[in-house]
Amino acid sequence: MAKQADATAPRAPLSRERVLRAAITLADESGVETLTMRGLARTLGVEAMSLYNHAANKDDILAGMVDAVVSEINDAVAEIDVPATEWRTAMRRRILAARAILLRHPWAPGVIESRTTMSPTMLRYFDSLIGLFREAGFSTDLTHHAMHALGSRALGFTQELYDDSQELGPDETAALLQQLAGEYPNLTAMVSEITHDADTTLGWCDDQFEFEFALDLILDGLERLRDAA
Amino acid sequence: MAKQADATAPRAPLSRERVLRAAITLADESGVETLTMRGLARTLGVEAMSLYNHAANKDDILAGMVDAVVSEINDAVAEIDVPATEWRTAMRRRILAARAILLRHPWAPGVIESRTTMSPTMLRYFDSLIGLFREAGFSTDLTHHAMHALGSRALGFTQELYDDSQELGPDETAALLQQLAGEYPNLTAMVSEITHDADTTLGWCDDQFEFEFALDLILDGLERLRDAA
DNA sequence: ACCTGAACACCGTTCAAGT
DNA sequence: ACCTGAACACCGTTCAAGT
Repeated sequence: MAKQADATAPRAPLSRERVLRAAITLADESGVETLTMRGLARTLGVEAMSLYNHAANKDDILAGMVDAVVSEINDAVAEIDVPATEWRTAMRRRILAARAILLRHPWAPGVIESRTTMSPTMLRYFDSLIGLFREAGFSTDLTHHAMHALGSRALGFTQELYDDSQELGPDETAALLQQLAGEYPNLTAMVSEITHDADTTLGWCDDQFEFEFALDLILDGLERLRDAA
Repeated sequence: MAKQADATAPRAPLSRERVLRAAITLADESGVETLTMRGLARTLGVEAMSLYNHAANKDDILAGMVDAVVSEINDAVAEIDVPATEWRTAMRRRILAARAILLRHPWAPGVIESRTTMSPTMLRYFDSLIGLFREAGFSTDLTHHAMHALGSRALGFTQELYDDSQELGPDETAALLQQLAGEYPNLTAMVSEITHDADTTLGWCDDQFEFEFALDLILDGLERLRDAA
């Protein structure tokens, strides 16, 4: 039935590029857990087994997807020009640029963490950060520790431990807090005090602010250690 | 064939407790990716479907496993007695105790991160950390930011981005570094300098040291912010 | 109340067959 | 060289049947 344009307009031939692009779009829109070989093939108008002509297996596809996203990051970082003297702002800009891109690919953090080997593009990104530290006068050792301390934050993400996406209304929030006050007194006190000052729902964490807060905390500490040496 | 003790010694009856314990042992030993309902049932000498009498589904089992591990952490933390005045050492001891337990359950970090809702035991643990901050004179706001800045580190883990478990010999290391020096000059320079000073393999990162380094960096920063207020 | 066997609706992947 | 259909070896889970 979907065979209008067949011989005359041969549907763009499959390629690794096209497979990966489709996989990323699909994961962006409906989550990586719904990314199946059969489903991916369907969006490409092809049978599942055809994918194996352009990727070794599903793992290879996931690797390619990560690689594409990190390439995006490398491209964005390449366009940032901050005088080499201002390492702090240069570092900040790069990491926040990475974060901005990862926010558009919510599946990426999980997939990145689940992979054991680092892709060449990832190595390239980290190499650039290391270069920035070294130029800024950080010792080799301190640079090494700095990279570990940043961890996944260097790539612009931290896996949150809880999900505050299920926003509760102010009434529900108040009721829930009251109910939990006995068991978790400190937590409920903190939440109610903060939500009282800000808006009145439970969706009370500004992820961007918290990310930058922790990032600055770490960069401050590293700078201090560098200057103390 | 494995039916020696049947009627007289009725194999301890199944229970949620027993299912979870078996699941944890199995995941500890062979990884969570090999934890299947059928496999878990086999180790319990039962059919897969019997498990559904004691757990709603596999997700419920994973939730129970996390809960058991965090309970272990809560128990360990409860035994730490540090004078309330020394918040730094108290915080450090708790978090490192959590880490020690998670090291025995390598699957736990991944499962914890993949869950969206926080279990009561987890809330209890975080409640205690929040209490520690508050008693130490941290404002509500700063305490909130502190918990975010610690993130999963509060529970004793950070998901590493690469796997240095595949240790290379010194010759292989040297060869690999030489080969990669062109593409990743800063990275290879750092690695070769550090491995030269320490042992000569590529398994060159002391995870415990790096964990404590980053933890202290964050705690230092937080203390400074508290005192600046 | 608890356990079981067969079955269902999915996976990723192999293989021989098509063009 | 690329695509396909049928099949295989797995999943988690449902359901009717056993005791």
